[in-house]
Amino acid sequence: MTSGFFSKHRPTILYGISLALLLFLLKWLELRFLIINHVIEIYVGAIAVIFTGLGIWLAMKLMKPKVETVIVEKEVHVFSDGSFTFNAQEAHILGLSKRELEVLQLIAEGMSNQEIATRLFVSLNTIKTHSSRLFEKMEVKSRMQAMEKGKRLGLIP
Amino acid sequence: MTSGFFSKHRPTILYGISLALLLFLLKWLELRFLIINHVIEIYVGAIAVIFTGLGIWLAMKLMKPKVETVIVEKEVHVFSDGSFTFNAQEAHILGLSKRELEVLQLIAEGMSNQEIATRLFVSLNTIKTHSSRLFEKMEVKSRMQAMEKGKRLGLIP
DNA sequence: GCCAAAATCACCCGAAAGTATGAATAGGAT
DNA sequence: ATCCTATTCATACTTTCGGGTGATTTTGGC
Repeated sequence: MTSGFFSKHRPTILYGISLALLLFLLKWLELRFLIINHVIEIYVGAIAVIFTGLGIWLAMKLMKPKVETVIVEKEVHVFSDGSFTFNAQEAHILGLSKRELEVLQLIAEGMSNQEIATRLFVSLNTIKTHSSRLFEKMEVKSRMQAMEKGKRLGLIP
Repeated sequence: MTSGFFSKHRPTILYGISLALLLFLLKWLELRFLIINHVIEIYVGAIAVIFTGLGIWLAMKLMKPKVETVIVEKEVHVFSDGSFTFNAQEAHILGLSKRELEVLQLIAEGMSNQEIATRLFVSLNTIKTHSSRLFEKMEVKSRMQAMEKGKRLGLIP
């Protein structure tokens, strides 16, 4: 069927193809002339584009990054549970010493003064002194309240 | 003296001036030819410089300023975890009575036996009995450990 | 009504916790 | 060098806690 159609209209098809090729050639030549006639403009345009890019690259490479400082006040809800992060600021405000914090931690683990003393290789009296000063600074009256407040303030897990 | 010198050497001077002018003209023509001969290069160079500048300007104008966000954490201490769900099953397993749970809660708030007794309108001895039975059932030896275990088991917030 | 569990209270005792005071030593800041 | 703080320890005393025993009353289920 296809070959029959082709053999019947062979001259027409050939003519059509020739015409199309000619038109294509003409268009191509036109484009060539266009390019040749405007080669300077195209060259300059390319240069412009390239050097604009270079300028941008240079600016990005050499320019100090503009830093805009935004201060955001973020409210942090501190829960007694969950992931624990030590609140050094609060500890500093209360004026707790390293040793006092250590004692507070062991108190919060439910250890007795005697156990804490043994753990830290000091005498019972020392732990009593530490805990007393701890309660003073934390403004509490017992180890239970110290534990409560300590957890609330993020001093202990 | 100057006028005598000038009148004496007038031809020489004129010749010198003429020569100088001619040389100057030649140099100027040379420069002109140089410019004319390299007008394309100069044009392209100018374009390059201009568009490099444009690129830099563009980059400066359009570049997003690097935003440095400083987050100041404002701490909000939350007393009780809002998502506390009482573990009734655990309480039943341990066989804790209503009153014992009440005492446990107040113990966990850091109250002394005397304070708890006053709060619940009962005598100190009663609270002692309750807490003793509580410690037995919870298999702990002190109110501190009861608080610890109670929080772990979801008996108290 | 009866029984068991829960809740209440009392007394005593030893251990632990907490208070008060004093003091020695070490390390850091002025 | 001097002062201050942290750390250590001691002694003495008071209060609180925890355990043991016993008793009475209330409550809820059978």
